[in-house]
Amino acid sequence: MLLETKNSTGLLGVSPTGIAPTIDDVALHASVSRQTVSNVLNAPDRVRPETIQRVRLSIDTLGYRVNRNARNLRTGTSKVVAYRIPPLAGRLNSVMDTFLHEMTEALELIGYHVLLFTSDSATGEIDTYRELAAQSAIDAVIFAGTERQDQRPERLVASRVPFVSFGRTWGSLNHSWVDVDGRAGTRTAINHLLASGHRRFAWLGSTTGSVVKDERELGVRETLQAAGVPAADLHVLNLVDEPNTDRRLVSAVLDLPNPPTAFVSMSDLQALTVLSELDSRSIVVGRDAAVVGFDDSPIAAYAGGGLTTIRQPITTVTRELARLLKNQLTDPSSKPEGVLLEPELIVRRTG
Amino acid sequence: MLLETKNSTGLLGVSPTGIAPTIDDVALHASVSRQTVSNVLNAPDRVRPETIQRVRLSIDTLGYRVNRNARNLRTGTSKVVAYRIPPLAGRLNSVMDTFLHEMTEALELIGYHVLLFTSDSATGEIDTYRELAAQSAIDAVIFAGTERQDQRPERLVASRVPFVSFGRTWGSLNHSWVDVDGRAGTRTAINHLLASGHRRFAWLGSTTGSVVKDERELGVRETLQAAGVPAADLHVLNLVDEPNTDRRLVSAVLDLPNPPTAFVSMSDLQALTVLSELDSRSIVVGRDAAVVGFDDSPIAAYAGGGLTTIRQPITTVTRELARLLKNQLTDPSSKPEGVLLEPELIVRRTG
DNA sequence: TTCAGTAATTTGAACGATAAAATGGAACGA
DNA sequence: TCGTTCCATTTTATCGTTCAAATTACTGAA
Repeated sequence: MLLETKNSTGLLGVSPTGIAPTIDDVALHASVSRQTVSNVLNAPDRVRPETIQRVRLSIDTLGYRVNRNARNLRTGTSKVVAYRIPPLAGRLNSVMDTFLHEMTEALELIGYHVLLFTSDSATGEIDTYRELAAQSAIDAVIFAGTERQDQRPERLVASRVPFVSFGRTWGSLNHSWVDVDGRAGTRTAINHLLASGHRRFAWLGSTTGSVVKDERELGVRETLQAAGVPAADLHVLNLVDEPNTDRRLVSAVLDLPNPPTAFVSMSDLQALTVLSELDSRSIVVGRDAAVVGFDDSPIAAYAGGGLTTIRQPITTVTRELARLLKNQLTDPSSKPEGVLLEPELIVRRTG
Repeated sequence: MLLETKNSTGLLGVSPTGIAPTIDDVALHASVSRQTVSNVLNAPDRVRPETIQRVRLSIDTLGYRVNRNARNLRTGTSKVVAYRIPPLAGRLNSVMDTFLHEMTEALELIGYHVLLFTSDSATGEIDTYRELAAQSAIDAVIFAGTERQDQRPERLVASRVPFVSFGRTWGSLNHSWVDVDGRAGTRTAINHLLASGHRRFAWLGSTTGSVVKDERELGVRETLQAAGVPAADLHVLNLVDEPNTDRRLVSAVLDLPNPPTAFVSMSDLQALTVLSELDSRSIVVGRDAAVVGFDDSPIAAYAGGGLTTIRQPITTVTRELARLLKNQLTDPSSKPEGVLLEPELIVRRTG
């Protein structure tokens, strides 16, 4: 029987000196070996029930908590996932904020934590992932906002850093991702507006040519085409995320001889600009015009008496991401998997 | 000279097997002892310049990165700070999102990372702090949204977990904090509105009786009183963060015989409700009425052609928090410090 | 040339945990 | 009775780093 210890204070109960008890202290207190204590925590099936109970009691009495650094060092794992908190850039990015919260929660359920970092450039981002992984500070990476020519999957695979992404990458590389089908989202919105009798449309995208935008725009175009709406009756506006400019762009479309009556936009914030312009022209939204936003951010419930919008199922997104990540980290033979989720049209006053 | 190593692959350059090089590999490669490599990284002044150069070269050649878990275990520190990501609760909480981003950045500058976690209850929050600290997964805690009877400072001190807070706690306990003087903020706003000729006011707070709200309301009251505005000309509205209810409350005030012309609110979102009500009554904001928000969230730039609002200096807040935290962690004799910062009135179209 | 004093480097131990192998007993069938 | 199997537990080795102490190398003065 092991009766020596490195740290023992010779005291029962929580040491008043503030020195944290170690596994050796627990072993001594419970009159078992260090390894048995470890087994109680990590493989209780190997230990006799009464021994477990005795060790548990000692753990509680001493207030023992496993030292993560020691465990991590030995096991070569950290149970931490890196996430790059996206630059503010003045934008209202409520989906990403919700995502971060839900992701943190979903990862906690599988025993992981989120470690944040910032970085401006894409190269800096990947370097940081590699750096943190090389330091074994993280086990994996989660990233969002994928682009068509996204370098990250390829380079992370090359660096052997496990990852999952919120967003497809449309690349040849096979990796695990979860995405929301924006195309299906706008398709649903357009169908809804068609059913409400609208025949002249406007699509408000952003100038940055992202895949996300392209997909959503595609949903608009294909649905209108299928419904026989002439191409001339779809006005495409590329907003620049600058209040005054955007307002002018919207204003210009409304000044046309036959202005659109139904507006579908990439974000709730853009929808807000439309609402405000319509208001100032005394066009009654919900009756004479319809506006549909995207994301169902908190402002959506307030704007214009309730903004109709396309909600992304973020809770499901994060739960799936956590599942895929766990698969990847625990089962090396697991295959990459892509999950495409349908967004939901939330109908309120404006459409 | 040390010529043995535990991990050496016997290869030059980055091992193709994916096994990360250790400090021993570097030592072997540079023909120095393990400790010298460590000194190059942690105390270069103890090493001869040419030795440094040789070791650095080996580090680069092998692609060595220090193993954080091993370092943390040995030094008893993790260079990680815990932050509880606040519950969503449907609210638009853009200040807290900005705060998190800036905090991450500010901490990176002093060599720390942010570890996220969630928790519903206040007790759960403190337990998690203690748990993470006991596991030596974190060195300290940062929290925000302090309340008058905040338990956290007291309990964290009792648990010997270092911390700083965004927000005063108004308790007797002396600890390090940074806060924004909301009272001064509304004071500035009211003075601005008085100068613009307004004489009848409305203050829009929230029902939750937070200290933050009380302070801001105090700024309104005291400034109006000092200016000789009769108490009857200040209407206090306690909004509930539910669009329809809030709209009705605002509407009721506007239906009064002598309705207020100047509105100051706790958040930009509340200001949005006012703007929308004023719009629907064809009251021209900026001419016949003034609306001032709080926080300068991204919507502020869009709403009503530009919402006048009170901006919190978040960048300074986080920089100061990082400074105070570093003091506390590096210099045990440092005294707690409170920093109170002035917010800034951003004048736009609505006021 | 020697020696003290300092600078540079190395050695040995420790941080706190888990993996893998070894040990001791009880249960069992031959 | 003996060997075998199985279970519970202990022993030994190791993860990769830094600390503290010991050793070696260098410098300059006597």
